[in-house]
Amino acid sequence: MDADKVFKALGDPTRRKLLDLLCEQNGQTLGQLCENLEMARQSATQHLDLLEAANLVSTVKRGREKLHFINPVPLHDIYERWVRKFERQRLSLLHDLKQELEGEDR
Amino acid sequence: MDADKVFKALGDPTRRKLLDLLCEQNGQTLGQLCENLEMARQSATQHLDLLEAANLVSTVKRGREKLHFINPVPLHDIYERWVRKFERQRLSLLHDLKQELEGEDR
DNA sequence: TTGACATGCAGGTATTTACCTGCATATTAG
DNA sequence: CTAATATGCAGGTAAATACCTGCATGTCAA
Repeated sequence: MDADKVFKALGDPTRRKLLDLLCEQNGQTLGQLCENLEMARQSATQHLDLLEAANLVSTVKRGREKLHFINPVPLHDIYERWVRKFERQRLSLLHDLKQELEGEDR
Repeated sequence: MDADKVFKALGDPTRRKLLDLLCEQNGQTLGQLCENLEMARQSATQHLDLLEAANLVSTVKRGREKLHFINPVPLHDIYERWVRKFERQRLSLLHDLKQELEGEDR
């Protein structure tokens, strides 16, 4: 998993919208997805290319159409590496800050 | 929670390293954090400002020092909004793609 | 008080990014 | 075959980003 590609892919509202659109209906064509975006088709293609590079979307060609499918695996990897780690220490991390704000003896 | 700020903050290796450094030892000063980065202090400050804007890091001034603390809450919010949603549909999403790859009747 | 130390602030630049337009290619329908 | 349709490819531009240098400010210790 390339965390950099995944986070950068997710760091754009258009690409997050594309994921939401695919979540509503998986396997949509480029044309279908474009109907819901207010930009040129070519721009949407570039966004989808980034999502595909991050392995968040997989595509299949069917004739002259290109179908897009969500791949949830990278999101799960992000969870394992970047959420659970901090989640586990959540209480103690907040505790550190609270102590500092209260100005404990030092 | 501002998903855009959080994902953009996470979309840079230096900032993810900063989070890891703070996870190892919470409450570090700017100077301490800089010792582990190969860039000018001013550049590190800019990265920390973005982490703070995304609410991933909180700071407290102590004399002439500035202490940095991780805030795990935005990461948890990301999980709720962007991981669990797709996780729930994980199996069915992969099913869709498998069907397409196998070229079921259509 | 004064010098050392920790950080803040103000620009400047090279790279990346998010758009666009214009044209090419490939597939299907009639 | 031919026209319509779906997508691919090749640039071009304005804005955002990630660095930097230089200097200012604030705090502590001797």
